[in-house]
Amino acid sequence: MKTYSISEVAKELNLTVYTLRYYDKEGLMPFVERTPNGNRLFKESDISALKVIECLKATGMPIKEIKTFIDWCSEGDSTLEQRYKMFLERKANVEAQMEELKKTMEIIQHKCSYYKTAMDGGTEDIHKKEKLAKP
Amino acid sequence: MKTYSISEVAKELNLTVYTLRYYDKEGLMPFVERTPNGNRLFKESDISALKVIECLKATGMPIKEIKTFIDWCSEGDSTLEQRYKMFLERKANVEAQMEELKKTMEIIQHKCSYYKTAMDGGTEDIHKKEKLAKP
DNA sequence: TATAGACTTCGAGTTAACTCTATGGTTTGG
DNA sequence: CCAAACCATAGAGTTAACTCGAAGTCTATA
Repeated sequence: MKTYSISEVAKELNLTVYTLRYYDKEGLMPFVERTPNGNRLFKESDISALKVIECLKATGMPIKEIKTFIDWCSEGDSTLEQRYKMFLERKANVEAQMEELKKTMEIIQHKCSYYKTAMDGGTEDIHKKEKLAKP
Repeated sequence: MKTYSISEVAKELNLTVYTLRYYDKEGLMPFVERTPNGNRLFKESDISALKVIECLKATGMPIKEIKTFIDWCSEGDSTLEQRYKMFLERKANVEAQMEELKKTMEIIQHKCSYYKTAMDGGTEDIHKKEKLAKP
């Protein structure tokens, strides 16, 4: 079975070796084995697990909470419900983030056209004047 | 014209007074006036500007870059193009974030059903066994 | 008039998530 | 056989974005 060194994994996941070692220090990678002289030896499944960790990070989950999840994984089937609930919560969280981003996007688009008009008119005053109908 | 104290603005924008003062310290609020004895006096337009700042923050823009934008605003019409470009970049950035979130969501949903099945089956092994057809 | 409850500044402290430095152990090619 | 290029650890340093404490000012009310 193919294995990988820390720098290979770092390259594959677009992380630095520092970051990977930091994750390990924080307890996110208890599954990674070592060579006799202590080097980390990553299996394909370890890379998959790291991708899940990256996914959880992308949802905004702090590393301490990700560790809790990893601990649950190590504990086995007795924690299946907790893990399921956690993912449901993450899902709700991501949905909320999407909503938030949508609102943000609307404002940004509004600003884009605001500045387009202002630029074309040569001045921002164009927006102030439009609102006051000439008497 | 109605004005607001720092704590009123904090409440309205769901920020703390500490955060508002921090923003001011960082130069994000050069427009906010003061009472004769030094208290900040927020106008409606200041609150609008703060909402734009919050929007930029929501796009993931760091405070130093937001300050650059605020400085451009203070400089007037000569910076209209820069500001327009900045919003276009922000828009692209938010679009990228949305894409990223979508991918994240797919993995999360996948995990939700993975754990649902595992929970119902009482063990995670259900997923490993499915892949190896019985010989 | 004094106490409470706003507000102010300055600067220190906190937290998360890296990021790096120092030091040292293997392995490998010229 | 030794220098380069990996790997390791421990622990210090960095950065962003707050967050707070101390000390002081102002204003309104009992």
